[in-house]
Amino acid sequence: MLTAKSSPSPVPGTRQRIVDASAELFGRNGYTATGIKAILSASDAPFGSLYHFFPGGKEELGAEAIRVAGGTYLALVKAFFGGSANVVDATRSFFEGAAAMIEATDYADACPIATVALEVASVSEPMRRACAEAFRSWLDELEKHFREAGIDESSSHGLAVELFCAIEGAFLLSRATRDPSPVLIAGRACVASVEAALRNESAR
Amino acid sequence: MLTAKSSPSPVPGTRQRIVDASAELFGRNGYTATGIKAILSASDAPFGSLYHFFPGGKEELGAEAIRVAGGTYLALVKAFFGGSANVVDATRSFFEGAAAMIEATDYADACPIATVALEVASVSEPMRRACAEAFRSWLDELEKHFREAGIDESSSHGLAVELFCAIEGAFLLSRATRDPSPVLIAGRACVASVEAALRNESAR
DNA sequence: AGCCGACTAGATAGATCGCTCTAGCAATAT
DNA sequence: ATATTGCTAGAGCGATCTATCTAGTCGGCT
Repeated sequence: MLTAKSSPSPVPGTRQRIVDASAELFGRNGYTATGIKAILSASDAPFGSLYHFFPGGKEELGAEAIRVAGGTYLALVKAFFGGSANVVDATRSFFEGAAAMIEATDYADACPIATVALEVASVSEPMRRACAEAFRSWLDELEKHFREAGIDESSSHGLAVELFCAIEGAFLLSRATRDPSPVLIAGRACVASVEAALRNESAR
Repeated sequence: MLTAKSSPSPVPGTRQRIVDASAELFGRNGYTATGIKAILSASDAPFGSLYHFFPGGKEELGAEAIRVAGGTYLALVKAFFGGSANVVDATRSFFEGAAAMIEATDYADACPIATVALEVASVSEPMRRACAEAFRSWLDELEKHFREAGIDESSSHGLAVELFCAIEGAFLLSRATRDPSPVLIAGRACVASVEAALRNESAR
């Protein structure tokens, strides 16, 4: 079941190329709007390979793409919140980085999962679960860092959810208005919430 | 160009039936996943009528559906924030109502525009603009009520954006996880922010 | 009555959709 | 050497997509 490592190929291997292209296209254009053929031509793979690796077809591929994209974003969260010892600074730079990125990609790449998540929420149970699992992994990571900063468990969970909602909503608003400022405004609100939670803790 | 009022028909008129069905289906299943035929059969209208009223085809219909859905939600915001004299209570009951609704519709109907907005943001400029305009109308309405509560303009704008992001992000998370609690958590955070803004104002 | 614009009605075109199918290649196992 | 396995390769199927087209109905106006 391991990915073929028999030949140390410079190309990432067909299966991974397919998944990577899927994650990118699904994230940018949505699940329904992205056709199988577009994925195959983007990943330079033949039809047969797709259904060899993903007998479940587009839906199975979609679920896997969500898992990969979720892992990529989780690594991003870890990089921001694990690198900085200060959760307030981490929160601030996370939102500022997000604002810079969404502007740099011309409002195309924000959350790689959000569009798909909304599309499939009431339609595909396996894909919905994959989205829920990805979101949960982000929330767990955030919550962990808040707890490590001395914030109690309940508040840490609330902060993680609040931060998630703020950035996802801000991505939506920014993409629709082609304006990065919602991300910055949401970021400032989150920074204030994190600071307030830390104050509550130390004043205890 | 007026909508035909010549006959006081009990049925809402073909054009409106098409738009209403579109708004509902687009909101629930997304833009790409909703076919023209599904809209026509849901609104009990023939092919010809659609292209008579919307020569621009699906895209023009989509933009109109966004406008209608945007207006419906604007009325909802007005009902909550105009009815209550207290912005804190309004904020709280708004989120609680949202949580109850998303659960009651089995996580199918949350924001009627969000899915479409993400789908078309980088694809259809007229639809993107319609989404931006709808969002802006909600934000303006929220901001107005915060200003009327005595909060300064800059903070009112920030609060409106914060509230928007919180509920949109919470809708996304709730639909993906099939759990209403994110909406409630986000609501509590917003209530706290509104209270803090009011305190700042009175302490000035 | 006769006309005309608004609207209904649906067959059909042409493209694209996800997917299946058979055939063949390359490397390993026997 | 031969069989087996893992993967490549793409033609093509039936279904479905959006949109166009022609024809016909209906109500109000002159």
